[in-house]
Amino acid sequence: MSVTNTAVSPQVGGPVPAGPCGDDDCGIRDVLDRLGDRWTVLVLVELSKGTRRFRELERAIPGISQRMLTVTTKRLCRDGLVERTVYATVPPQTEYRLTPMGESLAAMVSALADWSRDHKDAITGARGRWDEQQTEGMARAVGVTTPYPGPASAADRRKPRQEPLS
Amino acid sequence: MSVTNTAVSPQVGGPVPAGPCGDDDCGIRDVLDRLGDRWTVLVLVELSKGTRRFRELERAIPGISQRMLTVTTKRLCRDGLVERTVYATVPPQTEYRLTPMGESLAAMVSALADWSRDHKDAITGARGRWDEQQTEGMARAVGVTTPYPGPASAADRRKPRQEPLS
DNA sequence: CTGTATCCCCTGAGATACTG
DNA sequence: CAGTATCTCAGGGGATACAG
Repeated sequence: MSVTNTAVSPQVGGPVPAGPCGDDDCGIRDVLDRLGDRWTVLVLVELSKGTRRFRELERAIPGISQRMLTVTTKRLCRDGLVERTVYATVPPQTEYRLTPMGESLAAMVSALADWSRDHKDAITGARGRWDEQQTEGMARAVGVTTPYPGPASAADRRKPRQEPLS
Repeated sequence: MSVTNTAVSPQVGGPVPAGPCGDDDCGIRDVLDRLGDRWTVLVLVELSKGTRRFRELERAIPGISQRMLTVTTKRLCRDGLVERTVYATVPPQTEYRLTPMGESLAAMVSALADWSRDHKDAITGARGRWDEQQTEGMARAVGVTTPYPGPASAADRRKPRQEPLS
């Protein structure tokens, strides 16, 4: 997300001028910043099924890389959402599992998942219609009170470009 | 959040082998990708209070830039979560408001907001303890590396730059 | 097995200037 | 007022090689 705080270096417990939103933000960001990345949710979901070892998680979450799995689990641990237990066995073994707090978050995520499923089609449809309109607009060179100019780059950026670049 | 589909599973055998999680992902990502950025949630929340015009939103959401407000609202419109109405009045006027679907999402977000507030302290505490342990470890094992989600950037990033750039 | 360190590209997003 | 276009920079995250 960036937030560009390049030259900040504040004292952690610093001010942080209240929340931009008097009563609606207040921490949502903290949660979303965590859920926002590509893997956290998946790890959370996997762990909600039970304790897992490093490799198990890796296998359960296809596209993830070792690095990202490490980073992700570490963040989760730091926030007290996941607990890590290391066994000094010959082949090292580590177990990850949700803390009670982690479980409650996982529950919230499930709610979102349900919502997603329920509205997936609606969203896809909406996107289709929107993109269509944009395309039209461009083709017709903006006739009347066209609500929108050309999506020169606006629409462009939205193109899911999934091309297997090779 | 990026999701960089570029390298996700391009040259891999299949076209993103179905959902990584047989039944837990399936669209959550679509939602999270939207909620993940810095402004979407705030816009959603503001609109959940009622219809708003461009400037109103801008003022209601402190740090946001025109560009980001435009980008964010446009995304929401595309996904059918927000509806845009343009009035061809002398000083142009545009109104944004949640669609029914948008409202239901806003509700989910509220749930997350509540969760956040309820666990904010717990998370902060957990981080504190975790960071403490890390520091200890470093002190005892010289040059261990200073690697991770240390507050260096993770906690740091929370600084919302509210500077009233005059 | 469980991580860690390095290189590197891509995307998000702020600043700024311009248009209708 | 309501946007759009462009430049730029920092961070996320993938790939890969190395380590305990």
